[in-house]
Amino acid sequence: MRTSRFLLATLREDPADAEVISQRLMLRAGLISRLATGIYSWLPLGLRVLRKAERVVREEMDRAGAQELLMPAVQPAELWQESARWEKYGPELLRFKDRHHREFCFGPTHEEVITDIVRQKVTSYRQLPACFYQIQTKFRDEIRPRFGVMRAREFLMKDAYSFHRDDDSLDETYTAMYAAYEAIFGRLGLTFRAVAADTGSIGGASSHEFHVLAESGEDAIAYSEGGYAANVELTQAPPPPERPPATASRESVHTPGQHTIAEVSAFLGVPAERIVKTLVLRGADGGLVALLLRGDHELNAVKALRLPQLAQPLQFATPAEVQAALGCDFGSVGPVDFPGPVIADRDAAALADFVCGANAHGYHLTGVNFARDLPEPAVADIRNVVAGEPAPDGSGPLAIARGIEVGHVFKLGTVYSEKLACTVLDEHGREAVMTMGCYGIGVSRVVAAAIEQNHDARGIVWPQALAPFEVALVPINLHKSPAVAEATDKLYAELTAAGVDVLLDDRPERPGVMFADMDLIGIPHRLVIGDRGLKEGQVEYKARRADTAEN
RNA sequence: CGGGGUAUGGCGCAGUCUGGUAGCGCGCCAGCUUUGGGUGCUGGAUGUCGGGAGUUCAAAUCUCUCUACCCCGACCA
Repeated sequence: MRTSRFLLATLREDPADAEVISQRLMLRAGLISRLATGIYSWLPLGLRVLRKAERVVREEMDRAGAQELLMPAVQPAELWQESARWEKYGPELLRFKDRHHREFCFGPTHEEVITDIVRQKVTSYRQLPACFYQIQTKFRDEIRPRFGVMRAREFLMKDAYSFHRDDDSLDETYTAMYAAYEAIFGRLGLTFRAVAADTGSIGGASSHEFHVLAESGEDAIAYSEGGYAANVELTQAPPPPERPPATASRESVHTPGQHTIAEVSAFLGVPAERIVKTLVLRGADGGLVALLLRGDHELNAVKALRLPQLAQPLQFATPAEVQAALGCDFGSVGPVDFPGPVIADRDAAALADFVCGANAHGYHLTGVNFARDLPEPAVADIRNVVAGEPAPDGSGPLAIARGIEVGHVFKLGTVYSEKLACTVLDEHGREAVMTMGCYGIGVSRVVAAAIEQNHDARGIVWPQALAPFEVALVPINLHKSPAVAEATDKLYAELTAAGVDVLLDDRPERPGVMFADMDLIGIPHRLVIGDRGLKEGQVEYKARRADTAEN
């Protein structure tokens, strides 16, 4: 490919409104173009990268025995009503009506459609196990799309679904998919980690997430040297110490202007771990519920969601509601005389002589004790583990890393096959419900994640497998030096004939411009052809990652 | 949805407070120059100042309203 015949839409300046490095570089390098919030076009350069990611995914899925098919993006409501997800999925499901007022949705995932196909076409246990996959555009009407294609509303996903007559067979395919995922992310040159995960809204027995490790990741994962690895969302906190006896008496202290734990801690000279943080959420019955955490701990929303007392999605009370119920703002809220259920994290429940808000503007209580000053609270593990705490399986202290979820494998069981009556006849001629697994990879997200992990001050540094072009040819004075033109044409022809993806920069630009662009778009290898080197029979080679060039 | 912010040529911004009919840098086009890390000079094109309504002799600027986008909180590949 020649740059004179290829849309290089690079920007000299950083685009405003781009927060994360991958988004900034994807826009600046001209990989994508924003059409609406969370909706992007893939420009020719970006599409080449996306296709390379697809290719690796496709090859490994095929190798693992999955069969590719392609399902529609638009799906009828009836199918979703059959699985009960038409009601359950919520506003993230983009719904619309056709001209006959029939209801449809734009598929956010394809369990229903594949199950419908399999229940029609697969009739005998002899046809099992079977695994199908597609690489296709999904739409999820995210509340807050962000970070470019990282959390887009429309995105490219590889989704696979496997069907089995029993759990052993499912385990086998699950293991094969897990291995295929390791192969895929390995081939793509990503540093990743597979972790045990919450089964979330899709439901099912067990699941693992594949995370690309990056500072900008939206997930926190906990792991130990001994091999523990799980999303922080579901990592159990270690058992709390025993509660010491109460020694202090309860006092009300004026704490004007002290709202945050840090402020109160500094003001009273009490460490954060002896202060109780009170979060006010909406209860399942519409009232308010107090959640207590140690000042140095954070609420774990996934764990809290399991509390039956809370409203289902988690809703924090508004300042106005708190003001109406307690007569103070968030900074002075506390559990003593709280008008509703009080649920304490296990570590908060283990405190004695603690500090908490007084439910009076500008006041805190010190020397507070459960049982004596307020009823014993309900107790649950509702906090995030912190680095250094022991892993739940005793495999050593935990470290916490941030990750971008690029893949997810699920053992679904019979959640969908039962609802949609997806059965085969077994060897005894009896109907048997199939067991299912599903396996997703965010293909467009992989591209962004790869940039998060592979970039420098000059731009993207593509891993070989994802690079839009493998080699950049940069001729100096191409249009004035016949010798350069001849050598360049020859090299271009030979590399192309050898099957190498070459980008020849034949624009009448200055060298600096060409170097800057080739660096920005991250071509892994660069050859510079100039009169200077040709006199010695040499061209210059430089790897994108290298600091210096060689002849 | 709630909270905060922005909207001026392809991109990045100034001008808005204090109304007087739009400017800078980059990019783009032409010419010359230069040519191993975003060359220099000259000339040129591109704006219904997000939409609508209003106030005014006069609105990018003031008022109302709508829309889009960005950032912060509850979801997921």
